[in-house]
Amino acid sequence: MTGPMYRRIAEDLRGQLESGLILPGTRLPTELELRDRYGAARNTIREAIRLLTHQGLVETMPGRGTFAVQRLEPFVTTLSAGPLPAAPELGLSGGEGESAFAEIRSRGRSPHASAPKVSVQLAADHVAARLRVLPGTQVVSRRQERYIDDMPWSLQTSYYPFEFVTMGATDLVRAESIPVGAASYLEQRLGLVQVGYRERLLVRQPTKDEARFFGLPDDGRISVVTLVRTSYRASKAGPVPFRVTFTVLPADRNQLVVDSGAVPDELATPALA
Amino acid sequence: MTGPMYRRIAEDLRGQLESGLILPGTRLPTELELRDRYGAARNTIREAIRLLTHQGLVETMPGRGTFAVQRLEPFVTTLSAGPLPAAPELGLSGGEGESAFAEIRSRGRSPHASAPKVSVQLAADHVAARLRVLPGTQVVSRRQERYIDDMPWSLQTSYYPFEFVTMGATDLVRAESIPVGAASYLEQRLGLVQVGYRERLLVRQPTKDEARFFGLPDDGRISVVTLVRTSYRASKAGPVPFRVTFTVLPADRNQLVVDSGAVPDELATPALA
DNA sequence: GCAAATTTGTTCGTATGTATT
DNA sequence: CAATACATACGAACAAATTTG
Repeated sequence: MTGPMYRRIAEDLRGQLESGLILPGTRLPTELELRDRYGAARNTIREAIRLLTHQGLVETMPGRGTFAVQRLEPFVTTLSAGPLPAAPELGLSGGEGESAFAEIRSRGRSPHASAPKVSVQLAADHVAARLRVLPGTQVVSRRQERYIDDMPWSLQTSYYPFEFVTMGATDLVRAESIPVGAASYLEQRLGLVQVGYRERLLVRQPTKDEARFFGLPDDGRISVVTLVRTSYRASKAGPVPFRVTFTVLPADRNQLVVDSGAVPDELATPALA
Repeated sequence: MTGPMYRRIAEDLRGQLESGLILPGTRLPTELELRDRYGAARNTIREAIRLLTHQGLVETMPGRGTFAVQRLEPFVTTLSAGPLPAAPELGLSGGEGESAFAEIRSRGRSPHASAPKVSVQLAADHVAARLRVLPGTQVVSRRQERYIDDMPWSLQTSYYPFEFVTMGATDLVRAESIPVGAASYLEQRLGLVQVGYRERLLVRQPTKDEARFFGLPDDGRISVVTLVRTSYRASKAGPVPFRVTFTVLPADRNQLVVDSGAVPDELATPALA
């Protein structure tokens, strides 16, 4: 009973949404109907709906109406599954060839990816810093769009020193997937052995491009998780980075899992709360 | 030049914010000044500011004004640092006693935590499922508020089967920190050995309580990362969960790192982009 | 394919309330 | 207490997107 009217209206509607009185995917009453029902101005109704929108409970479509959101079934990605040689990277976070796709299919979901968009660029600062090269150095960029059950799932861009191409790893600049995975390919061609990687996670607002690709609202209501994976090879002076991969995942349809030591190998099921 | 006026105004202001023309922490012109400057209605100015607010670029305070947000220095937490015995949990994500705090101090930041709030509860569904007990079973809950440089940093709640107390681990229900860490304590008292853990990350809107504690807006603009850590002990039938910990971290001041294999042990520095 | 009806989006103007200085 | 600044609320008009006839 306390607080501004638009909040009380939002609370009332939220109750109807959470109690199942308004089912996911169905349309809410129109703004004019709600205005009459609550005896408020249309603008006040719009404030209430805006609040629910920013809380991710409803979404509005011009000319159509306001709809209760469908809960997406989150997809679970495993980040590290113990020591390196024992377990290949799962779930595509590392994107190592076809094995990752097989993992996803085994969970009854169907993945596919666009052909990589390959380009040679001058390294931006955040790429150069991670590859430990000077900004402006030539790097190969490989970008892929990934889908699960035809739903946009992740955007992934990897960067390699262009040097690798001149040394003989010419498939890096071909616009098609490397079936064995890029890490294995580099090992075969250049004898370059991956000894570890570091993954950094940050949460931020989507860019305009990302919002368009994932079908997210362009006002930053839904965050994306950025996974920065730096892969290292051995050298006399210690581990040296040879690749950096940026994976962008929308937070409304993804969960991440990190295992350490002995854990049950049950199928990863999404967690609430 | 395209689109609604409030978006063009927001774009213009955003440019001034990003170019440094308006410095972080300083006040923007008042709504009435902006109304005159852009020749728009005050409501239109408010729409523009609302957009920037939801993008996390500015924040408004009644009676004071609208301010460019201070970029928080993100704190980096390491989730898993290789095999279990080799590296203790860092950065408090596991919250194992004083060693975690020492790690933070070594990075030149000063951590502290509230005394744990201990209570005995009936296990909610999401707790019961992870501990593999029946919903409604008695569990011990230990809740702590954690700060870095006096800034609210994380909320952490751990659940243990109440059985552990009757078996002799009575310190679990004392409202003070367990200096050696709860895992070591349970090993000393009950001979219970942790063999692994699984961490699940999800991103969601903060609850009202979380928003108040972290000083976040209550309309869900800034997400929180929930870290669900299930700790396992050995048994003849395989790993069995003995503790579940929920850690809530606001996404605007935290980054997470996962290492695997050999990586440089440089100090964790925040990453942009 | 077009026109009308429906529904949300944008913009204006105005008045009053609440928090801070 | 007064002035300032943002918050809430009302009413109105037209625009843009979509569906329907």
